[in-house]
Amino acid sequence: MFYNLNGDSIMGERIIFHVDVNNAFLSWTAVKMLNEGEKLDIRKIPSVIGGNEKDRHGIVLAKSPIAKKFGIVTAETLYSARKKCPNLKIFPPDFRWYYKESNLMYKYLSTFTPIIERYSVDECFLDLTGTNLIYKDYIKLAYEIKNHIRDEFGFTVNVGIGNNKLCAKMASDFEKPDKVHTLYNNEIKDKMWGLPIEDLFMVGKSSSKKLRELGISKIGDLAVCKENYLRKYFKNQAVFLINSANGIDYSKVEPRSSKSDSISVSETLPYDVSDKEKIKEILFRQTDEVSRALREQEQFAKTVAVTYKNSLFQSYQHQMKLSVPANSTTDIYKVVIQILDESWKDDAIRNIGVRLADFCNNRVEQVSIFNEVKEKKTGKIEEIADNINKKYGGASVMPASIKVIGKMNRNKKSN
DNA sequence: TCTGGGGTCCTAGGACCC
DNA sequence: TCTGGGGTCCTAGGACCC
Repeated sequence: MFYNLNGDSIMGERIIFHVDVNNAFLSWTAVKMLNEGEKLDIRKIPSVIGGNEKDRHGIVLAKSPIAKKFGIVTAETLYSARKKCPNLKIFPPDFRWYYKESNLMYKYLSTFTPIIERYSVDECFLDLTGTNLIYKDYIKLAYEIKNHIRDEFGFTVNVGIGNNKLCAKMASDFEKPDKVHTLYNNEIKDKMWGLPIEDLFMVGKSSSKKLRELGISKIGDLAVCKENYLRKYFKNQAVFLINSANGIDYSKVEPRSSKSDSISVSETLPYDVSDKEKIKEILFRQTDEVSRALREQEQFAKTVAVTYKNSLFQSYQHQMKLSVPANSTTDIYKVVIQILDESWKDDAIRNIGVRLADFCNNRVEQVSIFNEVKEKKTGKIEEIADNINKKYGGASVMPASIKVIGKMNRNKKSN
């Protein structure tokens, strides 16, 4: 594709599809249950996918259309959801299954264009610009895609068509489920300006509150807002907001590599923990998990961070830059413990996590011969463990200390 | 039986250097 | 003998997404 300096295609308007799975987690669980011989389709009853309340994971991850009618929203507590709808049925998530279904869809969508971006587990952008000789009628194509997914895979999607990613995404959000919508540049005023400001992509709770205080309640209000005026309240974000409201977006559909810019794990603990030794055990397990993922993408991290959320729901985090990029569990764990010592406020921890960032491919370093030899050895041991784990799945081999912790956790649970 | 988990991006402010 | 100013790097915190 050819673009001018503004990013516009010089071959005319771009054609972007956004494919969005309707109530993804719930639909996929429904498909799984039906496959297993279950007669009931949980999409047709008041139901949600939710975490385990005993482990303090009790929030709504996805909801059925009927549950939505009861006012249930994603991320609210199951406790509150049940109050809104007493005979609500709650089903546990199955993330492995979700990835399988997601891959199925991605593989199918990839047959239409190589310029495809997997935006999340249940959303893809397709750039079909310049394919008009092959596809001729894009609306017809969208229906074909939508119907194929429904009939062959058993779940429904919305397809949004626009001249850029923003409009395609806004379009797929219009009416659900199992629908095709367009939001071409010449339809922006009619189809988008009347919508509440909250519906605009990237306008969340905080921005919408500020905008409403300024008397901007519809997307159309924002679209005609003066940049200088809005800049006083939103700084550089002002231009972005006004552009979005006008359906202007130059970002490209970018096929993402399997490598991410950061890797993190965090977990809400079944009970608050203020015992430092216990915290260290958890951090060790988490460090091993993220560093293994980092080694899998054959990279090294320059930044290590520990994140906390205490019993009062206050979050904080502390990070450290490494002089030598690392990817071994042992090296990273040393830093994690240093961070813990410097940053933990001795408060009762509800949620804790480890994050790795600032990746590089090479380990440029100047170390003494002694250190180098030592580190190579650690690297070798971990490489062997990684290979075994890859072969036999899961964490067949891990440092003895982690196994002990795993055992302790199991004991705790059965108590 | 209150409030998950994995990401990306931006900004303010401090430290440090010239 | 009253405190410049620009650039860079780094961190904490926050907003937003699914």
